[in-house]
Amino acid sequence: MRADARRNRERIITSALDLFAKYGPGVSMEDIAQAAGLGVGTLYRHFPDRLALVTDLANSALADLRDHARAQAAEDISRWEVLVRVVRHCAGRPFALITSLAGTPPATPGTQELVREVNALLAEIIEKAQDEGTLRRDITPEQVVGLLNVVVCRPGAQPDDPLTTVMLDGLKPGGRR
Amino acid sequence: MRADARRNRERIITSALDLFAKYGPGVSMEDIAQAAGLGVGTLYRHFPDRLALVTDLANSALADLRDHARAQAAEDISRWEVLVRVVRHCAGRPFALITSLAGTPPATPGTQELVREVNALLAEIIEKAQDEGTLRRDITPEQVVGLLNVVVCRPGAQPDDPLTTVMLDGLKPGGRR
Amino acid sequence: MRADARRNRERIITSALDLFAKYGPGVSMEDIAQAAGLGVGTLYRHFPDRLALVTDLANSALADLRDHARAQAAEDISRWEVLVRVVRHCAGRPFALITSLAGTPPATPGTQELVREVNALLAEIIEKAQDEGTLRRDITPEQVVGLLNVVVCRPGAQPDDPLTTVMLDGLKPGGRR
Amino acid sequence: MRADARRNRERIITSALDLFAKYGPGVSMEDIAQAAGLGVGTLYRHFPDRLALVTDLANSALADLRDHARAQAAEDISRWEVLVRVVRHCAGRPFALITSLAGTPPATPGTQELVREVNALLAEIIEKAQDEGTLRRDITPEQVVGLLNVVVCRPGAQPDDPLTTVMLDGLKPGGRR
DNA sequence: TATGAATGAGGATTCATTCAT
DNA sequence: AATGAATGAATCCTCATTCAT
Repeated sequence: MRADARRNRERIITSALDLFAKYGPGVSMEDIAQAAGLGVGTLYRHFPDRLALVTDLANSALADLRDHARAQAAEDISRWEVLVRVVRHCAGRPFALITSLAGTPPATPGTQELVREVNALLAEIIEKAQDEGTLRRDITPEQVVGLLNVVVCRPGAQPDDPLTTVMLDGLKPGGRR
Repeated sequence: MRADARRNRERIITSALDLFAKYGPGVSMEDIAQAAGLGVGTLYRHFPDRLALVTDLANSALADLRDHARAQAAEDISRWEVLVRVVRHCAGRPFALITSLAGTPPATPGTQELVREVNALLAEIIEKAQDEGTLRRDITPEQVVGLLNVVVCRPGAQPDDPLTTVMLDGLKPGGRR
Repeated sequence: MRADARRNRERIITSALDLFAKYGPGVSMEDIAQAAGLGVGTLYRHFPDRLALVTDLANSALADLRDHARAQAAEDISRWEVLVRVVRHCAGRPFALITSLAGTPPATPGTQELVREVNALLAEIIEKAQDEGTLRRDITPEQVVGLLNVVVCRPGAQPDDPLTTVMLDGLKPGGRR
Repeated sequence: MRADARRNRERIITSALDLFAKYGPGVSMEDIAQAAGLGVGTLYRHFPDRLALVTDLANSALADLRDHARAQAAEDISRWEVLVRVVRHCAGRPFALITSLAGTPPATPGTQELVREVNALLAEIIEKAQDEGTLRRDITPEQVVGLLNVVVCRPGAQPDDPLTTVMLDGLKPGGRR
């Protein structure tokens, strides 16, 4: 029974990501349930309300990002390379839709904590990259984080996007002529 | 009463831009009317339905962009400079919300035509900038347009944003390491 | 000015009859005004509200019917002939739509009085026709009036309709075998 | 809950027939739901929109008429008697309101097909009645159908109405003076 | 006085959420 | 525990009516 429950939960999450990606934030709970091959009632057994579902999607993605960033940061490579890897990793994830959903809902404490963790991790990587001279110094780490955010959270973002590439190039020192 | 009507129309547009920017595309017609200090009926007298309002906002912004781009293109300056001016102009305009709105509604022929015009103008400027050697050649004009789109149409975009600056720097020749 | 006013009033009545006939009872006041070449305000100057307009249409038709019935009753012809003439007269008038409109609104005293007058006139004619032996005796005058009502007030009623003819034939004595 | 749902569906249909009969086609969905002791949402679960409800009412009545007409036509009785039975059957059914509703909505293909079937059945019965000499020959089957339509679909029609009787008498041969 | 802009109550419809089975 | 029917608040839109010009 536990196995069934876990399987159902996974199906819901997968369907939700899929539908949000395809049809935007307006997708109904009924549609998500149906796409998962379940009744609405079952969906609500797993997620008490719509916000809980959206929050869960966001938290998963954020946790994944945090873990990936930590893993890369532990590697013995330049901080610039760490940053590039993290950015390219994110660009392949469903951040876009999470952001599009995230507009409305007041983030839960759990999400806020995750955001804080991720931001701190990134800021540290960025600062060290500036120290090692591989990242331009005329913008603050917070600004860089905000910038990456936009690039990574746009719909259709891909690891080798022109925008990803151009933006990374623009972040190298010696820009702004 | 002609004067009043025009004033009301302006108020509606202003309120709509404001609310869409603040609360996203889900804002209700009732709220827009109220923010304009009017009844819903008045809103509907000026715009037959929600799509008409959104379309009007989009068309205004697009027409403004087209006119500005044309004006700059007529100047005797480098194409790169033209591009920078256009980008900086857009970054101060309400494109963000228009894009966020544009997701849903099937664009009208008028809007599609405007989009086509703007894209053609930009593509031409970009191509010439590549010819004059001020813009990197390893991405196509269409890709550059798409990229500018993201940068300019993000919420809170400003003419002197770090992202705007970084992106422009990244577009200069000699990027990609 | 008085001439203008009367002309406007006529135009409104004509347009209203026309539109109601064409599009049914759902026609809007705005549309009626426009069809009359006037603003809504002017329409409302002539008829304080929708009910007043509809009532006026009904009253005109009823008064016309009453006058016609009286005129025919004064002729030196059989009562059956009188009845036939009245029925054929009505079948060419806009009773259908008036009835379709009259469904809802609580008739005004004026209308009720007209209805009473018309019914009394008809009942008298019918009774006398029964006395002279030209109209079957197995249904009451009131029933005959109700019956004529349906026949005359159906959409598209014409003086020489099959239904009008069949029904008149059925009213002759010796029916019901 | 299947049983409950069916019961609710029935209640909706009953209430709708009742209210349409009493107050005409303008009755609101909210009122219908309330009369059925349900929320609007439930009404909409059973009938996706107003047209679907009206269509369903119309189709039921038409199908019932078709089946009854077929059954009578299979009997070994005069075609005149068949016609009389069909007419008397209809006069007790909720055709009135269906007609009053049928004005507005563009009939669905299903409804059109039913109408065609019913008309064909009736036309055949009428033609044969004319052949057997029990129904006057000076009006076409289509005209007779139209005429029956009016008589049967008027509000308050009853199997033994004066109008029904008079009309049937008028249809016998030897009418028209 | 004629006009048409403004108003807002009312009706159709959707969808997050609850609850009986 | 799963289901999907029921609920009703919220949203879009219409139109009778009022009122400023």
